[in-house]
Amino acid sequence: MGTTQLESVSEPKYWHLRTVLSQALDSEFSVGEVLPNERELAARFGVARATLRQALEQLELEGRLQRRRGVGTTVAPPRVGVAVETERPLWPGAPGDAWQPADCAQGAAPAPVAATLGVAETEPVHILRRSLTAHGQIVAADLLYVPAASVPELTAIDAPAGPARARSVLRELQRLTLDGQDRAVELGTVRAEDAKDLDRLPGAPMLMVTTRFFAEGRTAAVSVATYRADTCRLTFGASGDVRIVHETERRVS
Amino acid sequence: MGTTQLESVSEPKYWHLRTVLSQALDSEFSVGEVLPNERELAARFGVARATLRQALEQLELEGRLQRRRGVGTTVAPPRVGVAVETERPLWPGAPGDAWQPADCAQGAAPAPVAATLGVAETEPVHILRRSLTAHGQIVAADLLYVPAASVPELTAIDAPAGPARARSVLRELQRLTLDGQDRAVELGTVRAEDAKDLDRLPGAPMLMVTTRFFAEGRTAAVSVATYRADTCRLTFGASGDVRIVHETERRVS
DNA sequence: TAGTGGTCTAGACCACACC
DNA sequence: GTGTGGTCTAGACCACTAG
Repeated sequence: MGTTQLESVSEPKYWHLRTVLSQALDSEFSVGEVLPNERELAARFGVARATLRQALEQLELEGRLQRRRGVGTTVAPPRVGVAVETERPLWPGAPGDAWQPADCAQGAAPAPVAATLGVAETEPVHILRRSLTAHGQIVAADLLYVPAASVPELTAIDAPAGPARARSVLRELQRLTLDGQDRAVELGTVRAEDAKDLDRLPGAPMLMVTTRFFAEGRTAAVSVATYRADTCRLTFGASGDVRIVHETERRVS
Repeated sequence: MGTTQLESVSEPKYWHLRTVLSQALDSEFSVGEVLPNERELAARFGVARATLRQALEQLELEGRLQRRRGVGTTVAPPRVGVAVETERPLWPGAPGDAWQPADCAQGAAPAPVAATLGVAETEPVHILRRSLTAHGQIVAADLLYVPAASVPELTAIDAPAGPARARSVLRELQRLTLDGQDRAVELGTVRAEDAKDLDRLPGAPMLMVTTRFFAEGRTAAVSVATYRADTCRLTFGASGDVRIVHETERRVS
């Protein structure tokens, strides 16, 4: 990575800088390598630190860089492919499900979830927290909302609130016949309570996956999962090893 | 929206500001309404403009706001649900496909795409550009890579490069039996050439969907589609009207 | 304690939309 | 032109990690 000065062009400096850095990453750095610190990089390119940071933010958004306060900026490994949907619909907690149940409490679901479930906004539902780990890092957090009607044989006595209850709820869910499911994926930001677990700062971009599970002619459960957008690639279907296309593709004759 | 001063708390100012603004949007603004300009808002909350902008950026990322240079900041409508996957796999261009072919040229595919297609990096493939419109706005752009082997009956004479060729390639594709497909979704940024069409600035966040189409025992085509992350919610399966959960969910007893 | 990235400020000027 | 959001600067201080 040279001591290149930026020539003046019509595109924003931070964008040009992003391109230059991106190419440097391709050709001169390997995964895990640490970059010079921000003050030094800014000086090298002759821009203000804020401008340099804008370029780094871009590259982080694209999953090319990883920055940690107090540590430094490193070249990120390729994104992890996370199987969100396999061929057949499955209940959460079915055999082979990699999500780890953390705990379970009862409470009111957020309005949109309550509406989907067809329960009153005030009616308590089971709220199950789970997390997904890949390569020793938590990469996703999930809230699973299950109305009492979906697990009729579960009584409060069965298990105290906490991990044990979580497992009971999941076990009871398997007794229902899953008629189908659908999903929606959108961009979101990390929930304040998850920021710590996911090792992210407030506002970090997340891929939010909302899944509805259908049984007995109604929506039997709703899951809202948030995946670290910087490190995850969500896969749907047979796949697993789709290669990513994250550079700007060259144009064509 | 009051003239509230921010009290000092341990969370970053911009984050607290985001929360305050978010609540104001819920209670005091309706879709399409324009907010006071940034300089005024900053003054009102007693912060620097840059700090206010950080909060607005968050809300834009969450799809709550829409900002346009020279115009102002408005309250965004709920995200548009875009069906990415229906029940059965379909070729691009199949009846009912809402994508508009724009043109088609021949060129080399980016390395990862070439690898997936099983062609040499230098071997030209058909590269088809398409766009997707919703509510009069282009919300997604797509590049479809089709190796010559997948459309053997298409000759250069059939159609000149351009929209006509695009339609020919799609027509030829339908002749193959589609054995299956898989997808990957990840966060990306807008390609420089698409920025204009999509009415976005460089670096705007996009949901990138890579689809592989399988036929005759190999990967017969690869599509790389980028959807505006601010305005789109991607749906998979039966759905269509899943309600979004974009506020920070309240925690539970 | 030293060094990193994260937050914040108070300015300036630019690009663009609309009148 | 006027007003908007977008870019950029040159500083300061804070929060965190690691030696």
